[in-house]
Amino acid sequence: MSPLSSGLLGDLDPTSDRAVFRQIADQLREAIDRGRFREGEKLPSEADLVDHFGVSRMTVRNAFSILQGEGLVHAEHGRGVFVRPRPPVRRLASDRFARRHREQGKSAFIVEADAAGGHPQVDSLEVKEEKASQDISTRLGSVRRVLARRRRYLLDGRPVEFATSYLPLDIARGTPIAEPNPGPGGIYARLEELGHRLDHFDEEIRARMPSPAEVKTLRLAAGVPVIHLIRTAFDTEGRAVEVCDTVMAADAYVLSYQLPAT
Amino acid sequence: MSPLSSGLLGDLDPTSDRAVFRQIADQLREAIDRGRFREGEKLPSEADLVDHFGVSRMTVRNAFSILQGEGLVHAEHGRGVFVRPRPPVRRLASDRFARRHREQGKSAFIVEADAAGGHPQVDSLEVKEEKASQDISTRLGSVRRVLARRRRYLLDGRPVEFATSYLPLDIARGTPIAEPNPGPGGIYARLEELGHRLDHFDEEIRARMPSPAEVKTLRLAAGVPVIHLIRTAFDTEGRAVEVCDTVMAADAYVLSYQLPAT
DNA sequence: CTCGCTAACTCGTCTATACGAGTAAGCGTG
DNA sequence: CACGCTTACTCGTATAGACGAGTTAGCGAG
Repeated sequence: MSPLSSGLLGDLDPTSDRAVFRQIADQLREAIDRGRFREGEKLPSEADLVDHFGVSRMTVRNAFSILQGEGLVHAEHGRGVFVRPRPPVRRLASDRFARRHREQGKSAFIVEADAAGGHPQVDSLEVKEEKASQDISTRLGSVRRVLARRRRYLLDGRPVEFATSYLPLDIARGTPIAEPNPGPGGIYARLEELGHRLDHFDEEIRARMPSPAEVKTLRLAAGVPVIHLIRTAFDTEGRAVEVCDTVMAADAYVLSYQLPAT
Repeated sequence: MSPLSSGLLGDLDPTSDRAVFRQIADQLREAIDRGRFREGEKLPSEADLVDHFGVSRMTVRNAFSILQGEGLVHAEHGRGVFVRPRPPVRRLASDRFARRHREQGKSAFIVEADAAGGHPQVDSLEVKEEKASQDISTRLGSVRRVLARRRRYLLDGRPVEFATSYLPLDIARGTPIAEPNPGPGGIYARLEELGHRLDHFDEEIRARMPSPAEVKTLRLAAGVPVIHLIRTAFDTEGRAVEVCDTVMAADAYVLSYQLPAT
């Protein structure tokens, strides 16, 4: 169809050491960065680029695959290759677990979603007792079995986060925490009602590429990393009362913390 | 050479809908996960896999490229494809800017490196005055020009982090902060000496795939995301006195924070 | 023994071709 | 007009071959 309107892309440099497919990727990247192609806009088709640069299709595909790995573009079978739109991000503020939110009967996710003006949703709920992994056991202080609460969070229909909470059985068994819906304020509110007044949380943050399973549950596009957050909740007696393991789509989040300078 | 000792990898399922190169990637991934190939170990060569599975080379390369995108393996020209070793991580504790560290004359990076038992190094130092970007200007409270301090941090010879600090000129100009080496305790110690007693820091954390420039300066392997951290330092008068923009190799870091439950 | 070259093996780049499958627009039939 | 089919265009998968370039081990000359 469109013979690739001239001017958008330049020529190759045959004298360059740089591989042809990298040169093509460079040109496309620069064009995107300069706004010549806007978010969501369709890039020239493989066939267009084959004609324009006079290279084989595999070379063009290699170029696209670089940009895909960088998270800049995504291909849609039968439609074309598009500049990946940057989805609105959810900001996780450091006061998201403040007691005042729990006392208003809101869970942390709902608090955040409301603030962002989005439509929150929770699915894939699973609550069951299971054997603690080595890591979880260590974090909770040598417990063998735990109550695991798994759930997936969606914002405006898009899965953005998958989380599992682990609690020692002696705390959680037979309480509302072991119910699919623990009630207003979430499990932290229940923990406090059970006498475990919360003192502080430790959070560990990593970033990495997702496993295939994570790509599936979070419907991640190519070139989107995940943020892996492990939070441990401590009560005022210094006991670890919960560990929450969360995997978030990195393109959907900005985490925000406040540190004292003392 | 090695005809791929039988048993390590299975056969393809011709009846499966799953693409052949994905099946091969699945098998290799599973073998790695199960420890059949250990960290740093060489995987079967492309030629081995071509023979073993009876497919073309491009199909095998496609499989490898998936695993590379997942950060599981890395290829070395002329040597082979290897299971990517997980480098030791630097843990950034939430007390890393505590005044007691500054008072001991140590900068945050050195404090951390010492704790990890590694050999810290700083290079690519650049200190100059420049025009503030829109974002930096906003964060610093509408300043036009800033002092920018750029530096790269290495641990045991490996670049792990690239950081730029921006300070308002009225604070930094003509002080030790504008020198390449600001002296013991780093610029935060100098800021306090200049009467800007630090109150708290705001940190914003994102994760994404690196730009080509970032791949180069951090010598990143394929499939390694970066953690992008933007820290704003506030003095006791509520003024933003510094913004530090940091890009970290995600496979080299675990960030750690402590949140109050109140 | 040491040094340098060679040969074999490795991944990197590129071409050419083929067929499959998802999408979308247009045309023709009812 | 409404529906369904055809068709053209898109990316996905796969084959076969070629040459280049980095690495390594071993062989042979000195």
